[in-house]
Amino acid sequence: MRIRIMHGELKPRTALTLRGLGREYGVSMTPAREAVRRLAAEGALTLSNTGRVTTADLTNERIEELAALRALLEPELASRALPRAHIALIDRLQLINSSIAQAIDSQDSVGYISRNLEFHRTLYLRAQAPAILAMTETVWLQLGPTMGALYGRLRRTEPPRNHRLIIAALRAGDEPGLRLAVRTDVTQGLKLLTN
Amino acid sequence: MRIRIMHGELKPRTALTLRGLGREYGVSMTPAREAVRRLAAEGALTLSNTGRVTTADLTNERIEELAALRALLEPELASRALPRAHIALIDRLQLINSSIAQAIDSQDSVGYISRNLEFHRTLYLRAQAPAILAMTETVWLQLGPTMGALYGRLRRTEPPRNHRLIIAALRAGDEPGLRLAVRTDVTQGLKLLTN
DNA sequence: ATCGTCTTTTTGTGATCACATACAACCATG
DNA sequence: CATGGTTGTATGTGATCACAAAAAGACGAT
Repeated sequence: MRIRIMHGELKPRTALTLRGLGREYGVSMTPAREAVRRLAAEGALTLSNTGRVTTADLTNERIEELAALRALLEPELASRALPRAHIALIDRLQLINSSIAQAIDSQDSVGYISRNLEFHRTLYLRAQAPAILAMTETVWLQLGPTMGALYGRLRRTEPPRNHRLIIAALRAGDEPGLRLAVRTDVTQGLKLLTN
Repeated sequence: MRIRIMHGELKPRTALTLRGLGREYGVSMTPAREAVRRLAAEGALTLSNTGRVTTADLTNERIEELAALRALLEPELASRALPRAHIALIDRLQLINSSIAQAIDSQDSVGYISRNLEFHRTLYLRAQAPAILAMTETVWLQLGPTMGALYGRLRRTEPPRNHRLIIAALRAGDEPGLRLAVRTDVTQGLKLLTN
């Protein structure tokens, strides 16, 4: 469920029911409730005042906040990962990057989102900072439905240009350049969301 | 429960049971479980692999990460609050500040922690950034037990010096100075925790 | 056709239960 | 006295149920 939300499979304001989720995953209401409450605590789901549960739909202000959070957290993670980024990691990043291009070609929005996040996570795992990474992932989680809705609408043609800048900075060991590349990659992608 | 953890009333590695919590709050196991799972999702509680639940005890590495998060998030919040910080707010901050001094005099560690956080939250509420504030509060939550354990041990004599710097920067409208004051206030307090 | 009211169905909540497992105390053996 | 195995208690898990409230649908009046 977490992954489905994070990857944008569910549109914003999608209604979910405990019994429905229970049936879907072959469990009873109790585990479904636990999962829902946990996801709601992370901001992925919204509990209406009557207990009804839906995926979050974000105001423009909140999108900007979450973009600011990504712009704060992710350069820090990248910077911490830089000293530990060896050739093998960079190769893997390039591999992921080409698979992103494939997802763009086949107009697969959830494939695009999931592989894009995989690109970032692969890099950030090297930062050895699980708490910061966890916080970053909850931001991704909150943005999931909104990103899915957007990338489903607009036709993206260009492969991620900033990802190449990130890889180049990693290769060069250029810490300020890396921070900047990550920051622009994050903010540029999210600037499209505020409409 | 959230507040009790955040304010450091519970020591790290305190064991909690669902039935015990249920009795304490006059409910059955089901709501107790929901609360526990939600707090665990926020990192305030740790679920052992057997389902046992305890308050988190943090490694030094994790404390440093959380300190880094505070150092990233809180200057941003302060900076956003600065344009909206009027005289009434500054007066309230000074009032809270003096009550912190009282808590120090009476060796009241949870009073010290709670009023210290109140000082920060009062300022950050003006930032009009609920998502960033929420993220910051989960960091506080994770640090709660550890801070409580530390401030219970050491005898603090000096009232918060950096808080006065924060207030001064607010008065002067000095944005870089404010960022620096907040950052040092946060990191300095947490530097003591890594022992 | 539209609006308001009433009935029916759906849904979340909290409680309780049976079960499996983990923990702790205890006892026997070395 | 220490140690390992055994029994008993405590604990989490998932399921089911009764209940209240809310949403949805049906129906009649204007």
